[in-house]
Amino acid sequence: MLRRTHTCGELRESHIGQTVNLNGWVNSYRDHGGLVFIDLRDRFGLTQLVFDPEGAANPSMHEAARKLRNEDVVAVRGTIRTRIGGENPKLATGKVELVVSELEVLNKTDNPPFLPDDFGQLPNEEIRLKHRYLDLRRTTMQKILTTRHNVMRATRNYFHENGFLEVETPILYKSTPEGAREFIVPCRNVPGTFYALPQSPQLFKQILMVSGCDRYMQICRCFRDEDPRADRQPEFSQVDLEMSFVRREHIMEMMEGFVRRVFGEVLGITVPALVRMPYRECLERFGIDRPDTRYGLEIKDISEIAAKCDFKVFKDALAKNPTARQFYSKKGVVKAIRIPGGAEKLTRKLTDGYSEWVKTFGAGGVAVVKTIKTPDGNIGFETGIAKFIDAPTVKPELIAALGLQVGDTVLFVADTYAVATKTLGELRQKVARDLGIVPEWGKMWNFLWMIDPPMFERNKDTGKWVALHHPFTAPRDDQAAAFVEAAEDDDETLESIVSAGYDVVLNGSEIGGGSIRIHDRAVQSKVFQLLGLSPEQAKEKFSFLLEALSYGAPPHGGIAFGLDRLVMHLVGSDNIRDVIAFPKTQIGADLMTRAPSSCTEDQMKQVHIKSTWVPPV
RNA sequence: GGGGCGGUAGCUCAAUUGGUUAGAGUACCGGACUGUCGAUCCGGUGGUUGCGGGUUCGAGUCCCGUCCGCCUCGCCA
Repeated sequence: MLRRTHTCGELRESHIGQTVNLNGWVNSYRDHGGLVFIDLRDRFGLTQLVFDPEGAANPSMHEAARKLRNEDVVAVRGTIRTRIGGENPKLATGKVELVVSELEVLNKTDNPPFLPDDFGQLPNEEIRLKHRYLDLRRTTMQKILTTRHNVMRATRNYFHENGFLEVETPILYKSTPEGAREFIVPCRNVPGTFYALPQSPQLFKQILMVSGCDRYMQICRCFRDEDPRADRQPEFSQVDLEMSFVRREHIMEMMEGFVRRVFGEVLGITVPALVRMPYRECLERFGIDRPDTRYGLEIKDISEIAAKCDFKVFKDALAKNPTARQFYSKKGVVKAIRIPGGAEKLTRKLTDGYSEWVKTFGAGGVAVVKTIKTPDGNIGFETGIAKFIDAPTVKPELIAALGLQVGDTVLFVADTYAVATKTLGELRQKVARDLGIVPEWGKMWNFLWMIDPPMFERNKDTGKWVALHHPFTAPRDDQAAAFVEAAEDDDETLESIVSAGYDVVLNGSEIGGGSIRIHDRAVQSKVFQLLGLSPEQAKEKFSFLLEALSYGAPPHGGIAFGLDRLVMHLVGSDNIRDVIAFPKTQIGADLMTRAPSSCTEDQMKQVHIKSTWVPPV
């Protein structure tokens, strides 16, 4: 084989006159009958090859050249010269061409289902995933793979330089049925038992701290058997880490350095110090625990003003748990968003659509009003609920509270604190997209820390307390005492206890989250008690961790970053499958390998399982 | 588990709101062409309209079921 001396991306004018070899794929061919041009491609670029019948050593080579088709794999030998037909400014190698003297066709291709080029329209994703090797040949995909590699490289370098050890943890792991549904693996040696694939290496990394590892990191695979979304896959990667002898500030400082390193190295961006925003403020202003601060449209609580309106929807909502404290999730509230200039931009069709759309979040609808200029030059209301809020006791206060100007639209949601907050949080983002005020990719990078999240919330359906993060998350230092003393049925107090947790949020997307872990036994038993775990049950599930923690555990805490989402941000993709070489579909299928697939009766027998699946008739 | 969108030539799409033999671009095959660069020009092959039922004189089009893909709610400690 004519092994390459150069890649297809590196030949320049300085190489003119040299004899070189290239290997690659035929990216395109232009057969002029006499002259034949081939653009040869590898991961590094394109180089134009010329086959000239005059002076060709043998005519059969020229015949072979004329038969070359897209995606054939070839090796060539020839000399570099200036392009006779003029430069091609689109190519890095566009000033030169290779005059071929020897051609070796390494592999003819069957007619491929699609060509891996980036102009024109892509085939649908089903086809791309089925022939992923063709899709990955596209320059765009090669760039994404490269970016992902660079992120991993920068990550390992950064943490290595800061004293972290990369330690691998088991993939065949113990089932701990809280949290996400697990993938399970039947065990051959112990009939009737199963491994689970880890949702994350959480418990192992804490044990590594007890092990004296001091600083651990791992780029690891995690598995969650839940339905995917545009930014979720059943198996995904985390930059996982844990540190000993630290408080929250130390971890946050180290992580800001990490974010700065990755974004600096990969995109050349300077990341400023991260703003810190308490969970409660995130919810109050943005209606979500991962606020997108790239645009305004902040949410305002106007319950007190709304109480003065003679509007049944508001009154009914406010009648829910009226005496509860302000942020108690079941308290009735009225909240609103001012859309500057919305009177013109938000059509009736759009706002009607919002009223329907918010029902998916449990809200009854959206109340709408527009502001106009009255004949006397003041601000007036029209359409929607105008007549209910026009009273002289209400109108001026509302204008002041929301900072209204002529030409605005106001969207109201009246419901429980939890529903109204979530609904407006989602609506705010939808309106921003509809108005086209979300900055396009690369224009703005708004990082922030979400801190002080609650320890627990009650599950909507079962009414049971569940940990917002996980059961080893410590309360914030100043909250521990109140937490231990709180009665189990004191919902308002328990809901207000905040943890030493923290999330990194970028442009409205959570890219990392973690916490300081509990090292106080009284706190830990209180957590288990609230979660409904008896000491015996806790021991049964987590004995290895509890035991480890009892033998001299250093104060510790950590965080995990979603590698896939990080790469999505860095390459400007809104599809997680684009940043994973071999992703799965919504039912967890790999369209290329056709996994999952059935196994034989014998295989099942060996691991002591039997399928109950009966194919439909 | 629920809601929405989609599936027509290898690929990307069209097909007059149910009406003749389902078209175009591209890829592929054949031919022409010595400076192209997403080459150009001429000709050609290529279809179980995802699958299964139904309505109808007649279905790519309407109805029911089903499979697959995407988005989304629930879910994701």
